[in-house]
Amino acid sequence: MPAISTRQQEILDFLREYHTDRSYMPSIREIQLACGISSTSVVDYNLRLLERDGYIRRDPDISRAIELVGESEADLVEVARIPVLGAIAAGEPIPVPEAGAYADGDHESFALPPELTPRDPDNLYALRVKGYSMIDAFVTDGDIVVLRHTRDARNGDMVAAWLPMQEEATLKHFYLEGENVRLMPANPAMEPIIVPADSVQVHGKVVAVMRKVAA
Amino acid sequence: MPAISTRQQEILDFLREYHTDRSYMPSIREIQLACGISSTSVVDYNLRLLERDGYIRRDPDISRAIELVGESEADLVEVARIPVLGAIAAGEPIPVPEAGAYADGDHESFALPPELTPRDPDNLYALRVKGYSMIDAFVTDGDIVVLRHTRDARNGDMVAAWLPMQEEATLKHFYLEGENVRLMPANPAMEPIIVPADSVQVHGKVVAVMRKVAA
DNA sequence: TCTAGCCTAGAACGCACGTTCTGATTACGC
DNA sequence: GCGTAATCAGAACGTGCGTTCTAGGCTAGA
Repeated sequence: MPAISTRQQEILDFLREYHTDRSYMPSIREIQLACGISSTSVVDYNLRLLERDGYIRRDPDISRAIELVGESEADLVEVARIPVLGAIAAGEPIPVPEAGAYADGDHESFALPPELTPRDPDNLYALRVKGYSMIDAFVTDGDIVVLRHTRDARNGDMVAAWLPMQEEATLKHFYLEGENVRLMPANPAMEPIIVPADSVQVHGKVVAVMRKVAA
Repeated sequence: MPAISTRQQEILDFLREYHTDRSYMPSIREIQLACGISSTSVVDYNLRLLERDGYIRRDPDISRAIELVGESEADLVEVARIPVLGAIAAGEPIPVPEAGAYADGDHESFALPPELTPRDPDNLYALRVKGYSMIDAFVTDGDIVVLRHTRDARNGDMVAAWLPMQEEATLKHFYLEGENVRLMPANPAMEPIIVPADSVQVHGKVVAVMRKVAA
């Protein structure tokens, strides 16, 4: 970006300041007044240069249609807020989302970036992984797993399941085979678990996994 | 908040839609046209009600001075935009960020949620993982690894390293021990690699890992 | 049926505001 | 010096745009 004159810098600063106060942009005459410029044509001239150099964008003939390009405005992203309902660990039952738990502020929440958000962002919740029992799903201690609450999984889905007989929580690929359910580790080197279908509680489908690596 | 009529809902939706496209608000006549309303006074009337009920704020006599209060504005979160520079695979050299690659729009970018963002969000970039060679770091094919570009790692850091002799890229914990570097898999069951310090190129520290699980 | 309240029409008013035209002033290279 | 380009002044023009006034269709309750 080319360098800009002090007057252009002054205008740019005023645009930012004005926009943070109100949520719209000043008119040409307001810029003129604030920056002590004698003529609207001078404002227009300098805005024209700022647009040419890529600092702002303007729509002709439209009031207050100035847009600051780049800047922090572009880094605002709409994200889905997901409640962290608790922890998932090998030997502990999986926390179950009560009705209305998705939107309330009772739980710590987590912002899921749009790239990881499914098309339908409803019924999502997150669990913090405790322990190292799910490394066969490439998931380790401290990870956040994002789940969609559903009881009917389709074959191939990665699900969070609770096995009441074994008293074990696990993350596995789900395959219904007649009377039985085959739970396949994501890591093909590990052995599958095959249990009767009525002794598996599917708590949700895994949608995403996130990990913050300790610095 | 009181309930609103379908016409008011329509206007509200249009305001949101218009504002995401451009960064300013529509004029009364644009609302009139878009919502198929026959008179500007009807638009004004409904805007007046919307303001009374707290859905919007308006500044009198000022063009396009409509402000959406609360609402989706609230789940706009400031996130760090991170460029995805390429892929990291076992047998391929690791893409290196050129100067100025962080802010430009040349690459696909990724929004890192604030919970995963380090205190200092500079010099971050992301790589898409290809293949299954890094499962010992709990990272699998398709994952996104977020890296901080740095050449000096501290002991214990998880780093992305390129071993020119072996022609291998890997994610390991870094330990400098005299002349040698010990690269420890995150999975303690795996064996460490010990190589001379001058035959390791550290490309960056791993900051976060994200995975979208196939539906 | 009458009336009151809510919503919708259509048109006109008048200032706000982007644009443009003509000159003046300054800055800079030769 | 002189000439060209960049910047600034002032004023006028045309329209964008919020506002307002009057009035006509609804629905519901007396």
